[in-house]
Amino acid sequence: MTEHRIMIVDDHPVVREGYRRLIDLQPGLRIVSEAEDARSAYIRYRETKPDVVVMDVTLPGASGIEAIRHIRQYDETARVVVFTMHQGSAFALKSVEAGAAGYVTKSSDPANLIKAILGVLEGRTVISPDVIEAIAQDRISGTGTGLDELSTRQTEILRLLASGWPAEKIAEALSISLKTVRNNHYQIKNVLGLETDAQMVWFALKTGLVESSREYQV
Amino acid sequence: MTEHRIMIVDDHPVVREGYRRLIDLQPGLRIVSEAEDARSAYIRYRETKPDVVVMDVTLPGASGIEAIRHIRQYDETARVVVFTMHQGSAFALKSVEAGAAGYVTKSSDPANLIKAILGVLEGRTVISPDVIEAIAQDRISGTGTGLDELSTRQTEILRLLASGWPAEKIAEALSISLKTVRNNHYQIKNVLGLETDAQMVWFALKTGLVESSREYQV
DNA sequence: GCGCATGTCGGGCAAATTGCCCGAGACATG
DNA sequence: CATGTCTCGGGCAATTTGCCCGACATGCGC
Repeated sequence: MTEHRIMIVDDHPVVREGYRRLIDLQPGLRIVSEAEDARSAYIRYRETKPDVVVMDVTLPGASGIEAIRHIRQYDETARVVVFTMHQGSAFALKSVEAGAAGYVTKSSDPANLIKAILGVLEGRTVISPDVIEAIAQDRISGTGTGLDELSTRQTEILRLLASGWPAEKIAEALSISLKTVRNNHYQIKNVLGLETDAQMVWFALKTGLVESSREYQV
Repeated sequence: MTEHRIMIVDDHPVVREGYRRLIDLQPGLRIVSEAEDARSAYIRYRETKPDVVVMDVTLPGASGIEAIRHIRQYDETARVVVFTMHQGSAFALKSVEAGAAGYVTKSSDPANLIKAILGVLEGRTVISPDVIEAIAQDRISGTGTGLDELSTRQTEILRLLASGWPAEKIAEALSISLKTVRNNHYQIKNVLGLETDAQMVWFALKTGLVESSREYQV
């Protein structure tokens, strides 16, 4: 029986331990590498070439979505399962758009993560039931949150801005010019019809882009 | 050798698995019960009377702090270690105030959790280094939450700013000049040591000046 | 009653940022 | 390959910020 090689990406060590317990004990699956942020995820992917990457989207600095895009750019065939606590549809859609093959929430049964991993290994795209429900919910209530008015890049920048990051840090983290960050900042407010930065934070909270429990700053 | 009985409270199953890997493998420590929200934490505490409770503060419904208070009310001698992703000092101080005997962040080395559990078993109060640093940071840059650094008027203006009101509307509402609102806006950020407006919103949320459930308005 | 601290309100002005427009390169799609 | 969209950033006037200042009102100790 072939053993499938898994890589895990999460910024909390204790959560990584949790993955170990779930995945390593599963016959046929083995964790071969870990990463705690988007940048090292990319580096370790290239080093270890895992069969499946299990990734949290909420990472310090660049988001998991950014990481997915980066990895898929390097390896078209990379299989990524997003495993996060965000139950809203916004992240799920962005993730799949970025090339994720699976999306499972941390609050669902852990067995779902294993199922998702096995599923994507078979070439399927797996979305956990509660997220599908959230997506369906959006569908019936029309245009969704308004988040779909934004491009992926803008969503990413919005997340950082709303988290309290100064424009300079964002430019640095995303390797783009300060001016571009500012232009996006303006465009985001413009597109969403927001007047102040504070309203932007509320918008991000409402859509689940950022969480009220999450700490701001680096 | 006595075996110490541990209870864990966290809303994410995978994180609970992580605790198992850390705690169960530790000689002398054994997990005897689990809970996934504040209410069941209280019930299970009464059922199993663990020696130490390891608890996340961010739970669905009532917060972990609420749960600590509830448990300590029932059992004065209960020992609770808070284990969370919040690195800021606000939650830590509130937790200790509510009766927590330990406070460790999820982003710190998992070994710190074990150390904290063993520490509180010996009757000590254990706060992880990064949180102590955050508290010290607060200490040098002002007292308590920081809200007491602001005058009544500034607090009022902060609340409106953080709620998303444009400066013009605030000036109108308070019958002061636009310039004064702007001066205060600047002073508030200055006094609190904040860089961006988004951070200001987070500050207002953290101190309870505005509520995350409340809708912003004009 | 007087001095002094503190809070409130706003003017002034250089430096920085916003608001808005535009163009170029990259990609996907019809 | 023409077209649309996304990304990235330059340019520049208009506005805002950052920081300083002075004028009042209020409260408090002496």
